[in-house]
Amino acid sequence: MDLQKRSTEELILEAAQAVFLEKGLAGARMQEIADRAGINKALLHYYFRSKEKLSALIIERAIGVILPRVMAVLDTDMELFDKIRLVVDTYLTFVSRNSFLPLFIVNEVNRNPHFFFRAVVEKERNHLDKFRRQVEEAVAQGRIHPISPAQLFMNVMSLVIFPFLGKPIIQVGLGLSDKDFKREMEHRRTEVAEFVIRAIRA
Amino acid sequence: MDLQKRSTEELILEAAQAVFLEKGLAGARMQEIADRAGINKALLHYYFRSKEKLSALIIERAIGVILPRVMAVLDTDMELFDKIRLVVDTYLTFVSRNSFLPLFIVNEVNRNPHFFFRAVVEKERNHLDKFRRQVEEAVAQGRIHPISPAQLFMNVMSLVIFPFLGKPIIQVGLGLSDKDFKREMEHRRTEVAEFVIRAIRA
DNA sequence: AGGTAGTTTAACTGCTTGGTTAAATTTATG
DNA sequence: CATAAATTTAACCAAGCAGTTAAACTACCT
Repeated sequence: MDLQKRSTEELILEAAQAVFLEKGLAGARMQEIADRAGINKALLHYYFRSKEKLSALIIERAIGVILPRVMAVLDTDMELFDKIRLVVDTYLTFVSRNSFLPLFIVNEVNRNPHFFFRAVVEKERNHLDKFRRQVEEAVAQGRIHPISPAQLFMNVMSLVIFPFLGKPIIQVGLGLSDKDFKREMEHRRTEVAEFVIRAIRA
Repeated sequence: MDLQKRSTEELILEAAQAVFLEKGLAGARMQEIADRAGINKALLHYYFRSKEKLSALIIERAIGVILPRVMAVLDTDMELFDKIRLVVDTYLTFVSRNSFLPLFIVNEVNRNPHFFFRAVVEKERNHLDKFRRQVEEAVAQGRIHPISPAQLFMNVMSLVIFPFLGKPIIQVGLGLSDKDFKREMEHRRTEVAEFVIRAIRA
């Protein structure tokens, strides 16, 4: 079947993802997706009936790949500081290889929170509970500075994801070449976690 | 002239901004802009020839409002920690009142870095030099943990801006109502700066 | 060899959208 | 009041786009 070479279906999905990420949902063209997949528009519609259905698939796929990764780490029994180190590293590695994904997700989630709501509420609920309790406990024991789990969660997410969203702003603002930027991102893999830990350690 | 009520031109610009922020450049419709401005399409084109010219204006306006604010603060002679407190507070206040702006800017800057490049390079260059030297000096004197100005700048930007971009993600992930979210953002106004300061203070 | 799924070609429909136009109408302004 | 500017109306054009269709071709399967 499709053991040897990537199936047409996969080719289309890859092409669709690429185009959607680059141009956004509204900006993407079915013709371009077909072209990039090396097929024609008729076949594209033969596989995925409409643009809407195709885009829904891509969105689900995108969220479904990135979300469980973080949640899985946050849900372990690992010690808090190590958990922070691991989640930063995991996330940063993944996003480095899919640098357009955050912008796409953030966009579509803002445009239509419904998708995301379903995706999370129905599956990934209370995967944060362990993390939440862990933080509250550490605060109560005086091991870390008082901070709400929500704020800490936001801070970690922010430090990891934003630089990819704001890449052009940061590059222009700081005068970094592509190589420079990549190097700074490499630094971040270790520095962000230590930054956070220094900020909360009592 | 246009002293009493807002001129038609302003009405259009406001409507255009609203629609562009909501739908994105590609998703925005000239008809909708006209409707929201309370005029008709003909008049819309009578004032601003094309969608492209109109959107260029909106982008420039958006960037031009938010960028100088941060730069002005970073360029003062203020002591480093106070500067961090001020820039966080200034930015957070502004963005709270224009919560769709960051998403729009981040989008368009990624889609077309050229705009932003011109806007910054031609005006706001080396407004970061003072901040840069300041950080390097503080590191050299051992007053703060070793950190590059670039990383520190990214961290502050991230912590301030990201929560607005990821609002739906955070809300769903943490199960926050709109009121909850707003309250958390209120906390951030003071907490983010202290978080950063604790992270770098030697 | 014949059938079936996958694929191409090429033309076409119907709708949306940006943009235009010309004439009519209203509003300000001197 | 008269003139010019602002605004509406309504129709229109051309281009782009999602989606359809039918016929032909290809490759593989049994």
